[in-house]
Amino acid sequence: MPDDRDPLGAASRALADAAAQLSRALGAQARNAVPEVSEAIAHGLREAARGIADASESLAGSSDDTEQRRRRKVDRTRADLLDAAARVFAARGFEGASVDDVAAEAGYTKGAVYSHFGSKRELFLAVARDRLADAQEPSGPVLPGVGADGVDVAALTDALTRSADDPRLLLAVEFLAYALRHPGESAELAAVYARAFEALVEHVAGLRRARDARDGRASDPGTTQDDRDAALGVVAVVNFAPLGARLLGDEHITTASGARLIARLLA
Amino acid sequence: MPDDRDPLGAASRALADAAAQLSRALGAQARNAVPEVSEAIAHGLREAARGIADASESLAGSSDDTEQRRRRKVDRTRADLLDAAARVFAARGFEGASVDDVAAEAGYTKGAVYSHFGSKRELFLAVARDRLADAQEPSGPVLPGVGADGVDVAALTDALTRSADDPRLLLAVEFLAYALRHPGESAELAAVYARAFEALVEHVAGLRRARDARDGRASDPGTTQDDRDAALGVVAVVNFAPLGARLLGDEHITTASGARLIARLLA
DNA sequence: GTCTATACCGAGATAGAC
DNA sequence: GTCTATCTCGGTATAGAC
Repeated sequence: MPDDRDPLGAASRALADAAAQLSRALGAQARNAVPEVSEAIAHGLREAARGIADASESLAGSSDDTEQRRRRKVDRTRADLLDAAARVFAARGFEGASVDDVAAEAGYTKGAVYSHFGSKRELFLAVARDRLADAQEPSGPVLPGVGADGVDVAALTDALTRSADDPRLLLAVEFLAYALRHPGESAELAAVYARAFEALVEHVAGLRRARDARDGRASDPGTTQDDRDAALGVVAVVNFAPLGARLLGDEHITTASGARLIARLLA
Repeated sequence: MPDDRDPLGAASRALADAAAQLSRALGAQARNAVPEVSEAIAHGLREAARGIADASESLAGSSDDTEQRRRRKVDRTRADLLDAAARVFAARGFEGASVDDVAAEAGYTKGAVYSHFGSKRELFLAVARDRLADAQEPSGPVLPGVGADGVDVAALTDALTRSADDPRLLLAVEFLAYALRHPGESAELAAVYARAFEALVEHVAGLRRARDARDGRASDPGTTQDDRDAALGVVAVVNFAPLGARLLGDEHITTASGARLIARLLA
């Protein structure tokens, strides 16, 4: 998600991170010695981060009128909060994370969060919608390294490894747990998951048909039971392999193993 | 876990459950009207449950001396608490569950919990150890329906369906999340998981060798990369299929699909 | 060992200044 | 829109009676 072609944005994010870390450190050792000083520094860092970020924005689109600029800034704050929330919820879980944590991680305070989201629950659901929408973009491939001409195990391994290293690894787990624990409240989330799964089934069926056509075999034009089974295997492995690799270490479970397995399921 | 040959024990458990439910209902509507009355009823129910349970115990082994009886009772309280904790942690998550919730579910109060476990964290880890030890018993089969002569898809479907219907479904998810979020603190848990996984790898390798021998094929006597890949697939599906079935419903994901998939991975 | 009562703290959420 | 200050409640954990 970091944009390499936006050095100013990156710098501002780095500064905001530093400020957030300082904030957290402050909170940790409570009101010890000379707190006002460090607090002032943290505040200064946040200010600097905003300044750079704003500069970066005006460079990006200097012909915006003020109204658009304002909207942009609102959107950016919102986006910052969502991004921070994704990391914090992943690291601590929904119940384990506090609104303060999220605000500090984003370089704001609680008040800012509550002026954008009505409650912690709404914030969490907004994060879920945000990320599930991302994962569902029709433009991108359903799975990296999986094309009509077979599975690129190396590319897929890479994607799984990136997932294992992503600080947001546990977000999906948290969504799942939340959806199962609050069925009514998050029926919408379940529906999104269902749609994503059906898309995967279609994709798997398409791959099978392509294979059959290539080999000159007769082929079921719809989706078969085997297709659904394979799709289940794929989602299970895609979600589980990075978790297993991170928990047990490469001596036991590797992302490469997961990638090979997916290739096997789709062959 | 309920013992059909212990009707008194079952009755006492039913009573304890009723008391727990009443307790929770009381807690829900706070101190509304005539709370002492319902509280007294709940207390009476708990007492009755204990009485029956004790009677059941003395019938089971009437030659015990008092010391053994005392130890038994302690063990039973501890077991009750662990059992209740398993359900509550599954339903609400580690952070979402309160010690009060656990105590009420077991038909006790907070004090009882703290006299058996030093903290909520210790209680949680005790539950984890307990259940992981259960799942690891060398006597039982690694997976229901999976034997040397192939996979019994019906039996495996049944086991997965039972898992999906188990109120403790989310426990495994909670363990995983906890272990990943507190690596140092729960290295022991990770080690147990690792051992269980290696046992599964061995089992999968054994099945393959049996298959090869039956077909008169040459066979790698150790464990191969394919074995490890298959084992990863099996754990992923065993854990994911019940969750998926429960979240998305049988129109999208079924436990039968998971069972077929496992059979395919082991063939 | 289990209960009641309570200390203590941190959480979610709101009010009002800027 | 964001910050500071504050309210309120529920949580973990402890003390002491029984």
